[in-house]
Amino acid sequence: MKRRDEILAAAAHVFAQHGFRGSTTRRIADTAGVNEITLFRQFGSKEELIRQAMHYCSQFVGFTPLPDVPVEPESELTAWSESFIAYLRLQSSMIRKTMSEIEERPEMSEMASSVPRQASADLCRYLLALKREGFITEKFDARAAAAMLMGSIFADAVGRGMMPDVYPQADKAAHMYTQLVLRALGVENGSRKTSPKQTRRTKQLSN
Amino acid sequence: MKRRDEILAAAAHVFAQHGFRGSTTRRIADTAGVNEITLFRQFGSKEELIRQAMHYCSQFVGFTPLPDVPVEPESELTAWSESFIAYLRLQSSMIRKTMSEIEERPEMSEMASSVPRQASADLCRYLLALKREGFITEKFDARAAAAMLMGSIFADAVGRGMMPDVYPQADKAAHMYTQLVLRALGVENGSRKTSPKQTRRTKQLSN
DNA sequence: TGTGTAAGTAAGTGACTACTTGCATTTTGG
DNA sequence: CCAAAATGCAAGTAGTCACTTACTTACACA
Repeated sequence: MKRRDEILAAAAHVFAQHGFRGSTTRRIADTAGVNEITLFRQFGSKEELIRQAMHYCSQFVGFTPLPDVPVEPESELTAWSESFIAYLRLQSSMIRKTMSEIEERPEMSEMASSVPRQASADLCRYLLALKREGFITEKFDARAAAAMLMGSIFADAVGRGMMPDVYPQADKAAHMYTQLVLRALGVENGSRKTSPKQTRRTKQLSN
Repeated sequence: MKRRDEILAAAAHVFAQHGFRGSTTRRIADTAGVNEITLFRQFGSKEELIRQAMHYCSQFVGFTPLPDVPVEPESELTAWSESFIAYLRLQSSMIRKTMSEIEERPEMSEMASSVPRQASADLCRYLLALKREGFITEKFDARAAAAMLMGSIFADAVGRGMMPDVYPQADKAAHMYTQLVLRALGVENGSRKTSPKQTRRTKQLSN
């Protein structure tokens, strides 16, 4: 089992640097410090090996969760953005390679898209909760706002290496994007403009 | 010369679909409808051919320009965003492939980054002009706001094919992102909050 | 009509690719 | 301690890759 994990980690690393075609079985074997034959005995084919390597990677995903009931929007959302951007930056090479495989290996991209899909759903739910709890009064499109925050973070994570000068200071970027989105939605310093709407959930919690 | 352009267009097309390693000289030759040998006689090597193909593509870039002196921020910036997103969507395959080559062929990514670099500079200048002309009163970080708008558009263009459900309606997306950014900066319906600052440029224009 | 240029055809080179077979060796678990 | 599983080694297969050489054809221009 330990060997297996070492091979999967090596395969993921090689893939992140060289893409599918560039991930030769020889290179993966060398990186893992095993014989090339072992790869085929354990996984059958290069394709299966890399698929399992990507699945192996998806174990280690985990963001700071967004609360069901917002209390301090700016700090809560900033914490989430920070953990999201940290993850994307760590995985930026892998993300770039995966995205460029859409045309030729769509099932791989499909797999990789589950993380941002989930993140988007979480974020949308949180933004709607901001409205429900009275932090937002005006009409807004939650999906557009979520796409905007996630898009900014995504572009920062994958693009900064290529053009560092067009992005704000790295360690403040997530906070700045978060602040801008909150201001666009009219959320200011955590002050509520209306009292929370009574829903089943909030009723239960207020008992 | 016509032949040459046909080959370059074919090379660009194949590269956008298969990346560098997947762009075999055989495939490019077949797509262009020429003999494989012609490629080497004309361009010397596959590497040189693809480099020239990318340079060939960069001829056709052109966005709706942002005015030096803002008059109607929302419509002006929306027009720019629309043209930017239209370009990125058209080139999304090429962009994904180019981005995944950063590690192995950095000079290619370098070349490709000149367009967004220029766009970022233009956008920053326009945002600062909004401040100068009195559309924005509060303090703001132009680079962060520019990165946000461009990032949202970029993520939309390259990510929508993978997960269409997390983005707003395609033909309204650019407008929505633009509106959100303007609201984040406190620009509302084109109304000025202060009178324009007198600069050399505006003095000249007001004569 | 002759000449230069761009293109095609045929054949092949050496390096690399994923993957296989047969056999020896090491590691591991009951 | 011993059997079974995992791993390593040597060699090889069929295919693809970028790229080359040698020769032929089509066409423009003078």
